[in-house]
Amino acid sequence: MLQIYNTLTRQKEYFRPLNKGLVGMYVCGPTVYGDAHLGHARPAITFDLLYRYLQYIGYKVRYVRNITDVGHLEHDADEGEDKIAKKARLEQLEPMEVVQYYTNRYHHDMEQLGVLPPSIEPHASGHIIEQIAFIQKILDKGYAYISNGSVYMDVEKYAKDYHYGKLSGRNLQDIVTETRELDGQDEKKHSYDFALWKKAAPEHIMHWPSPWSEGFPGWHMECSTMGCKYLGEQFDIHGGGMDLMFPHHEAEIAQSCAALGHDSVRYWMHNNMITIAGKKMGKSYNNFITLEQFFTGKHELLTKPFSPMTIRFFILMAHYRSTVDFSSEALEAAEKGLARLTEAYTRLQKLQPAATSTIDTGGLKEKCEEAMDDDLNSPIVISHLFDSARAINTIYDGKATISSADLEQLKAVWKTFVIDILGLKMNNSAGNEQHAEAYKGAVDMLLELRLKAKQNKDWATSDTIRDRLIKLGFNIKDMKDGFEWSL
RNA sequence: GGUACCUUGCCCGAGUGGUUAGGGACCGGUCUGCAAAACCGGGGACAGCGGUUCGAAUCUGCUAGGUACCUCCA
Repeated sequence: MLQIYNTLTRQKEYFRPLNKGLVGMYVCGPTVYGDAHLGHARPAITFDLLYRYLQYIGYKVRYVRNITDVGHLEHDADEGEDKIAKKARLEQLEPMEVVQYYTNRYHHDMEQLGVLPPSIEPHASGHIIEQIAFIQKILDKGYAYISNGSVYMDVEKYAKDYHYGKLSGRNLQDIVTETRELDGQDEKKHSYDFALWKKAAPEHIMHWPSPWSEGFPGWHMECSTMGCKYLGEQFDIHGGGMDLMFPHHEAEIAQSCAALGHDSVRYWMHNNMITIAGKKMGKSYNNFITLEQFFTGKHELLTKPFSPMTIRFFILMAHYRSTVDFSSEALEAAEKGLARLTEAYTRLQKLQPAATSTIDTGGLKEKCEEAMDDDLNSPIVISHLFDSARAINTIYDGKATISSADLEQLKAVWKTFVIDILGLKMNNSAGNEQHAEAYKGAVDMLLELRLKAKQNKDWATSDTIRDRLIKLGFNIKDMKDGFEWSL
């Protein structure tokens, strides 16, 4: 039975959905004002893994992942200005044009990484009306106040009736003494009050009418609102990066409790950060490498391009709650490991069944399920697959045999865990099938010619064929009585 | 300063109080006209110092080092 680590209780808990057979899951998506970097791949892949596994164990899942395209304030020279508006002015584009541009690029990157699209991908900008209604609810309950056209959460009042800080483990008094001076501080009763609605400055491009002012929603509002709209007042799982725990998710909890009178989320899940030289990879440190840079290899820290599947495998090789340190060396190791797995998968398809099995290939499914049930322990799943790969190779080498029943079972388990759950694509020969067949036949023919040359001890011809193919990027393997090749 | 977390072999990276994680690199072997690749096998570890325990990498205390959040962040 699936156990997941709930940040709220700081321990692993058995997962029991609110509604039998159904799971509602919300994950914080990207803010679309720049290209996605490696850090963005982590939650996408982590919760993609969860999404896939939940479906595997029989749940119907509604997976909501938002697009943030309004509201985030910047805290530099242009205080109070919407990030997207700022970028838009810089590039002389419509704000929605920027949003569309980066959303498209995000989608493309995610598809490359084998991340399945969520069931619903709502935009914050498309839910202004709902957000206004949600704010009004909080006002009606008395947990918010209006100040100079903006609406703020009355955290002190809220904290009297509810537990503010239960997710991040903070208490109000700590927050009082530590919160820095921010824009609009004078409008707020307390420094720790956060904006639910912000009045737009005159030069602000993205703004909407509301009962309080022409402005935009506070940056925690969209998740409370859209989660509630699409998953209900209460739902099962809310995920996101650890860096969102405070204040973002804490504020979300407060907003939802204030408006609804009860918690919305039952299991909070947080993936850890990707680090680079031990430091978090993030926008603010300006130490990030975009996914496109990985795919093309165009970055000074990269020794070569890395395929999307290598990136995915690299992330899955570590547990989602651990930090994972990026380096070109670690990525190369992941690449080779993935190649080994891919090779074993290909060989598995070619194995010939025998009358009996002389090697134990059973139990793989149970072991992999056990690892996944233990808070999505993908590294353990992978280690089991490597063990299985060794058995496959032994059979392939003719040093063991496998029965037809065992073989069918092994094939099924590999397909399920490698392709369906880990989401690794094993065939790198994309494109139309006819094309691939013809191409494959041509290379086979060349290597058959080489084999003949070898048999005639015509080394010059055989080496010429091999060397030229290698130069074109092929790997040629001489086998006992034949050959294998890959690109 | 407050809060939380981390420290595993050459590198990456799992881990339940007692039994092999796994991958990469390296070394040895198989194969081979040569080569490459592939495959098989192998060694090595738990930051330091105490404590609990029959037994601790795993629990506990201290020390050292590091990270994250407290401000936009995946």
